[in-house]
Amino acid sequence: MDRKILHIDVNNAFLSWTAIDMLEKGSKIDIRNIPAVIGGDEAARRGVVLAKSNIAKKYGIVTGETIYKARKKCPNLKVFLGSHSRYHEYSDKLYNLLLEYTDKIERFSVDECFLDMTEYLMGRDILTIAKEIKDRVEKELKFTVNIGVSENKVLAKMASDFEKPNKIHTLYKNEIKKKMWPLDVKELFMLGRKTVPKLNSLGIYTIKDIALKNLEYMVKKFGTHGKTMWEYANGIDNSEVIYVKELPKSISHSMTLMKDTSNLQELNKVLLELTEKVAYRLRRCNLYATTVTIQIRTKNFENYTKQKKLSRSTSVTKEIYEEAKKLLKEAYKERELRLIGIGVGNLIDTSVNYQTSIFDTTPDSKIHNKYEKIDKTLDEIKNKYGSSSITLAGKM
DNA sequence: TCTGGGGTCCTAGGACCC
DNA sequence: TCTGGGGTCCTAGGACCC
Repeated sequence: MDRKILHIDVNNAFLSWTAIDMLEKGSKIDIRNIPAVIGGDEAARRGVVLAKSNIAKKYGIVTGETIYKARKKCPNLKVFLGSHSRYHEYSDKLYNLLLEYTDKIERFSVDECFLDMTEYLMGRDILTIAKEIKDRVEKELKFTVNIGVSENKVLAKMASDFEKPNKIHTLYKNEIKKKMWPLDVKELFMLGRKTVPKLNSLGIYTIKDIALKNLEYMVKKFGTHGKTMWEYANGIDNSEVIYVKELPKSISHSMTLMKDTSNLQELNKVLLELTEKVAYRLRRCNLYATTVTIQIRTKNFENYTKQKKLSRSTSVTKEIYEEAKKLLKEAYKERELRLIGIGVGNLIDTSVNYQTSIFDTTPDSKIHNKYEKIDKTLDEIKNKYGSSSITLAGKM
């Protein structure tokens, strides 16, 4: 039986949410109606465009480019800083509204959801429901969404990307040839800037060109990615809407430094701050990490990662930090660094399948238990007074 | 390039084991 | 061993998404 899938996509999410936040605080202007972007902090060397108004878009400004470049395209561009905590609040408002229609919602990102409406139509037409959702979001939440309607996720997602803003589009299987095949290959989900030139060099320019190649050819040229793009181009996607919250598979934090530095002490201090955040989140999820990865970016924009499997999984800040510190020392080679980051992976759910033996009294485990207690105390303070209230930074 | 930050998944080579 | 091949683990890097 065919499924009924909706893809909801907030139009210019960061910019729209900043706009209504400003209006609520008494701003006279709606930044959706002027050439404006949400950008990172240029003074902190994070000056890229994160979202743009439709007017800014008309100047040719694209997400991800530098604000410097964007200003050249549009000299009277207004740039605003965003607030990620506010974005999550608006995201939650949308999610709660959508929950009135189905329990089967996958939060694909902060501003995108998939809804499986198959068993929730109650005799109503899917387009009627989509229209009601679209209008209610606009009226009650003051921002707009695009909604894609189809029988699977990839087609619903492609559909929501058609004409914007505040629009509903269907892309049923019998509409693929007319609505999707004429599009440039770069429009296909999962086709990025590296693959497009390769396709072009093979004489493949439109989604139709991909769809009409034979599958074996695509697999031979692009491996599993070739299979995926061939299936997507033909509208094939049997993946489910994942509505049960899954535990993260990795947790990471990274930071562009205020200025490039090769001072290991300074780098370690930042590394500890980042590690504290990572480990805190690990413990909040009841997870233990098995691998630690550090990331560095040199002043010349060369990126490296270095990782190590731990001899024993842990969520103890100190233990993760000690490993990260070693990796950083090995990796940086006295170069001036622009960015450092730390991540943990191969996470183990301690609430399900992990038991710390009470008979484990090796010297190692005594120290481990001591640090575990320290973390627990600090976490309680963070939970009570906020995560920036207390930090180990500089004390290790 | 005056070039963010947080994720997922895949590939490939070398080590190691049978 | 101057030998073959397959499987798994570890590590590094890359593509893609928002």
